[in-house]
Amino acid sequence: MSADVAGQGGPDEASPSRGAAAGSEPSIPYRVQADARAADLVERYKDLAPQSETGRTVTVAGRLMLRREMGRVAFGTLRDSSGQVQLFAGKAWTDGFDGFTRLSLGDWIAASGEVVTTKTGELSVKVASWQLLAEARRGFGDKWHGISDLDTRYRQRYADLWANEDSRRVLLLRSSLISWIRRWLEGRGFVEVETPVFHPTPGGATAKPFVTHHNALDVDLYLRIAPELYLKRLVVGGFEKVFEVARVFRNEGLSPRHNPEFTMLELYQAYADYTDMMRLTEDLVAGAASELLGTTEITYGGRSLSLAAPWRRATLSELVAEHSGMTLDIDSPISELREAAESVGVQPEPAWGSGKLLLEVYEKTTESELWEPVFVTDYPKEVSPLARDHRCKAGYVERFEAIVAGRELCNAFSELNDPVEQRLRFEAQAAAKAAGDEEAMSVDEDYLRALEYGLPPTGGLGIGIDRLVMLLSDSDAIRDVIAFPTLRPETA
RNA sequence: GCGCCUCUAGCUCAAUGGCAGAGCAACGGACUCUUAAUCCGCAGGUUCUGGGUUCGAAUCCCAGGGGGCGCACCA
Repeated sequence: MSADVAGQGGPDEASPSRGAAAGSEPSIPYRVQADARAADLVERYKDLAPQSETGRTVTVAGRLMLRREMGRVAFGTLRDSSGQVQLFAGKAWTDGFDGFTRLSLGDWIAASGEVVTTKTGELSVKVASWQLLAEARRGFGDKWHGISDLDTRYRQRYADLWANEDSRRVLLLRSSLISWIRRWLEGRGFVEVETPVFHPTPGGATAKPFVTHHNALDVDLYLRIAPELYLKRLVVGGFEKVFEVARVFRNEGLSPRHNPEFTMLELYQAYADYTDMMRLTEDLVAGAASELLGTTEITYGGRSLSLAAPWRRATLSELVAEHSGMTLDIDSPISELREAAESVGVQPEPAWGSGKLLLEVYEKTTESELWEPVFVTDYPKEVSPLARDHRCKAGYVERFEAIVAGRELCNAFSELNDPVEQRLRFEAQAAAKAAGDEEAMSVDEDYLRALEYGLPPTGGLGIGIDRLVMLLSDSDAIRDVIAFPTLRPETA
């Protein structure tokens, strides 16, 4: 057992092993047969009177969080993934008592003994025997403040997750959310699929891709910026309801709301249009909140917010009028749109048409002001190369974004399924790209070929999972909802 | 990419131009019911790095590095 205890370092300094020579710790077992979890014990015996003995012997395993020595007795706080339980050791009844008192905070141990309560009534495992499972050669920081340095927290997430309850809570919520979404969609007949991460032609969104190279094929490949075009190929192939939880990659700046790799839920439903997608979106988000938080009434950044369906629907032009006082639409004279853009601080580029100008005014004046969930509908065709023409409003497409707490949560449309029209849209994008727009799309000939086989009327939806987790967990940084966020590599 | 802020012991933080400190952790010791146990003792520093100003720099200036925030881009 751990006889001599050396110093214990911290996140920035490891101590040498306190036990055997490096690479060999013969007393450390290969497996542990724990038969109780901390929280279960505390829950099961919460009504026990002080100084009770249950006669039940258990083995618990976890990390030693705190230790209180009193001479010939010692108390420890053991934490496992369920919670915490007190260990009560004494020279009179604990094998290896001296070693127990020399354990470091953070050491993994297994402890066996009777479940009892102490004089003060705290439920404890009265340790008859214990085993060291792993030394903590680095400490987890101040036992009260833990680790709060943001750099350390994100770079050494293993330590942050152990030290900070909130960090664990958020990642557990993320896991529960994705799991729930899968079950919910499968319950509605959706099929989960996987599509390529390597794309010969990046598409499905306007964003700068990462480029990599395949040696054997000697071709450049792009890490996907969206799974959209492949999912719609699957609809062509007969998958009427598909979804993918897709990690996507965009070569853009980092910010509290942007990580270069992030997760999107995309789904496509044949025979549906964007109004179906609105109903699905509000049901999904409100349902997730009810299931995971027990309510649709949430607090984000100190402000209350209701996710209950149905959500407000309003056109982009209506919302711009509400928030900027300017009555603008796609048919407004272009000079008027350009003036409007300039008046709100946008510097229009010569190539921008009225659709782009209108969108810029919206983003500058309106989007961040929208707090309660709202479906912003009817986007300009110019800025929506994959969405189908609006059934009755020229120049617009059947597209919406859901804005919640001032941020885009999802993007959806009635999918453009006419290969001739799609080619025209791609060509306009390719022209913009040739003119210097690094984020514009290319012509994807294979996708056009797929459309030529026939894509039925289809509704499509993309939801930013990271954003949704942020919303549900009241996190203000995307880094908090990603286990290992992208950081500048450490320099030696 | 640009601007602003920030970096002190393993951790959390003081010291604002005049001897680098505290609490916790660690280390030595006391203690048979503690709850961030308590008490006694001991130790711990390239004040992010490199220049400069000054009799004297953690503190002021310049450059670089890490991080945060804002802008831009986007989801």
